[in-house]
Amino acid sequence: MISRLHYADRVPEETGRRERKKQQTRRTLIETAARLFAERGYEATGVADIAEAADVSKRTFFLHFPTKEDVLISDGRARLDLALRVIEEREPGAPLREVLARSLTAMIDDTAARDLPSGMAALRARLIADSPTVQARILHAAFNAQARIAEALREAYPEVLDRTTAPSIVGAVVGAVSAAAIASLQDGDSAAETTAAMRRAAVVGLSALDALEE
Amino acid sequence: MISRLHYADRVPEETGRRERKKQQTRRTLIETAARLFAERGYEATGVADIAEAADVSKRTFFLHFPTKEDVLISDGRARLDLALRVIEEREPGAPLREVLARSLTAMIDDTAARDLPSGMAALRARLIADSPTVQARILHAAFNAQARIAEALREAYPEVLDRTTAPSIVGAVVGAVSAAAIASLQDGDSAAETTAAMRRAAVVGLSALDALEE
DNA sequence: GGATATCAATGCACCCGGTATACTTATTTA
DNA sequence: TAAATAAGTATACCGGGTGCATTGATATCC
Repeated sequence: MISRLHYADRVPEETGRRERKKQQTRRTLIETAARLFAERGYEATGVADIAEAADVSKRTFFLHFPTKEDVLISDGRARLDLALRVIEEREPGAPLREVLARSLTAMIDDTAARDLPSGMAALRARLIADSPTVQARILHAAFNAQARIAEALREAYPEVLDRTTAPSIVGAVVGAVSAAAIASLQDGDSAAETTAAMRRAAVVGLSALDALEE
Repeated sequence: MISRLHYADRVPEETGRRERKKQQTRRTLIETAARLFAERGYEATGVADIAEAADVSKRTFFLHFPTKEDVLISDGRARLDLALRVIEEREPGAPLREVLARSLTAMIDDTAARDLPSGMAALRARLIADSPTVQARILHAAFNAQARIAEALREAYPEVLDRTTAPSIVGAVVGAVSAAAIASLQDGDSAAETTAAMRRAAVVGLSALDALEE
């Protein structure tokens, strides 16, 4: 009991100076990269340039991000965790459709609240439009996240979803929302318009669930 | 007139020796690459190795394929054209759902019919499973195809689909099918099982259309 | 509080995918 | 047969990404 309390006490300050500095360099790299990409374009900005501008070595860049593209996707994991938590913390007996809808809403809201206003989504959209490499990497990340969500859902609803229907359902939903979002962003829509398009697409995607209820 | 006849005469053999040799080199590169990938794995096979084994220069490889991954995706365009043709040649008044279903079926059938006997499907499955790069590239190709199909559908059904609902519908359908396909392949399913999973996913994806009919 | 272990960051040499350029053929056309 | 075209070549280069040995700040332990 005591050790539990002790552990809980430590949680808030669990970041030492070392960890804080690490996060600082990480943030600096992300911000610097975003700025340079916006100024000169993605292809025209080298990792060496980013490292130089952030005043670290090129090697350090790759200590924080496995590839050049990943510096753009850094917040993806947080969004995935959000979705997974919604699934995990569902009320017992909550219907699949409702849980999936809530999970999706959480991600859309987070995007609307954080990415769109910060201009990060718009930047990402620009980069997606003119760099196939970025496009491929983002798609790949989205796909992996999708697979994780599918797995979580299948564990939560084993009697309804099997090995391939779970991915197909999630694929339909995520596919609908992300295709709509990218189309909207590439058309130069405002953040509000894009959010609206995502919500509409969510409805479309969710109706894929009708195939299971007959 | 004479020159026209002359030209027409040549049409049957409209592929000169030059063009034939070019196609030959291309085929050799594809086969050599597939063989080496199968033998040593994707990452362990360099473009230089492929060129060497095919007895051409490395530069020649890139004359035929824009990237290393593209040597695996060379037939993707044909499949897309198939889907687009189904949409274009629809009977006037044919319902959206039916056209989309047929288009999808055409692609699934083509995959089952061509990739299966060539053994290309199995190889690709292995490579998708263990190379993120390949995975990303294939996803990317699929996404672009998806966008083209969405655009074609929107032109065919302008009163039902707008700028963002078209991508969301197609995204749902393609998302469902490709997620199911990859999940199945990564589970080591047989080609027949994978095809079946794709067909089931197609039903799931298509029911996203219910959102439009109310 | 000082020795010691840890770990972020570094510098450097190196590999591989992809490109620019200037060149050498083989094939096509006139 | 000569000129034009286009596939293929050799070479040098760029940029992303890794292996490795090292340094120096922070954390841990006695």
